Amino acid sequence: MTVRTTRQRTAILDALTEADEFRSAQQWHEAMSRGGDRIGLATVYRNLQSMAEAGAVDAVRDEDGEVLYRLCHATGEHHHHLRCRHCGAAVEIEGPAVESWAAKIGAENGFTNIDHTMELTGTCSACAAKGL
Amino acid sequence: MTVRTTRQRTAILDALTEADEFRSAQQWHEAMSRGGDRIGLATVYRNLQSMAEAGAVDAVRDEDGEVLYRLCHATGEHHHHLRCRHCGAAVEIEGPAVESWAAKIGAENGFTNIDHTMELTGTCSACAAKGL
DNA sequence: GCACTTGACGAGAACGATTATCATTACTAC
DNA sequence: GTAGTAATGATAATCGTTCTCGTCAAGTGC
Ligand SMILES: [Mn+2]
Ligand SMILES: [Mn+2]
Ligand SMILES: [Zn+2]
Ligand SMILES: [Zn+2]
Repeated sequence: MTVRTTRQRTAILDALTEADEFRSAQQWHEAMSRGGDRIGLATVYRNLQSMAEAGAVDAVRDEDGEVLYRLCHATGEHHHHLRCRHCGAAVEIEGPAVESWAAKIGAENGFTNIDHTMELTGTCSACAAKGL
Repeated sequence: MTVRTTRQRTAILDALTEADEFRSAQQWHEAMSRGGDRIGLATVYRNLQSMAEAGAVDAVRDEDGEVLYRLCHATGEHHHHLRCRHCGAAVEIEGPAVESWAAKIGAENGFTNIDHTMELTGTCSACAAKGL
């Protein structure tokens, strides 16, 4: 009686599964609406956020500050992404070397409770082939 | 006669120099106004952005998506930051190991034109001493 | 110093992503 | 089936940031 399985939540998961790319909440909403799903924009925002908190969805910020969501494929907890700036395709990245480096840098400077964000952006081979 | 030295631009540089912390455009504007400077908010935004483009100022995004600015102290071009989440104090970081790691990861996955962002956040020793 | 050109300023409107409202709907447990 | 309540969605509101455009003043040439 806490998390209910609604038609909308299922539809969002379907959409995320079909298009395996990073997209904004508005883009997901638009794609779903175009695909015939009747769903409110606020519902898309709410579910993507709760899914992200639950770890089922990854959320990153693009250079314009907008939040992009994609179904998470990683097994472990903490990881990063290499994302195509053109199509949103992405690869899950683990960087143990970076993790330890960040911790060391923090300690060296007297900082505690170190946290970090890292995002790699590039042009995927498919988009490069299209001349993007 | 392209870049003019205005009273406002000078005041912003003074403010940035006095308070060596990452702050939002609105925070800088508020601090300056409180300090007696008469300056428009749009002017603060414009100058911080142009200074950031020129490399004199660093701009990062906090977890809420707001952009924070601080005078840049780095000598080289590309670098990162270790920032205190409480007071905005920050240290300029160089990470050659991370740079090459990012390039390698990109190549391994068939991505080209790799770019990356990385921000370290923590609690500085001063704020830790205050129990924050 | 003085007039001129035009970059820069700033008050306020506009923008746009995201969040809050709250009446209504529809899962779920029993 | 029904009650209880989580979830929805149309809409308004929020808020950081950007745009407008009339006014101002920094730089320039004399
Ligand atoms: Mn992931
Ligand atoms: Mn810097
Ligand atoms: Zn691509
Ligand atoms: Zn601090």
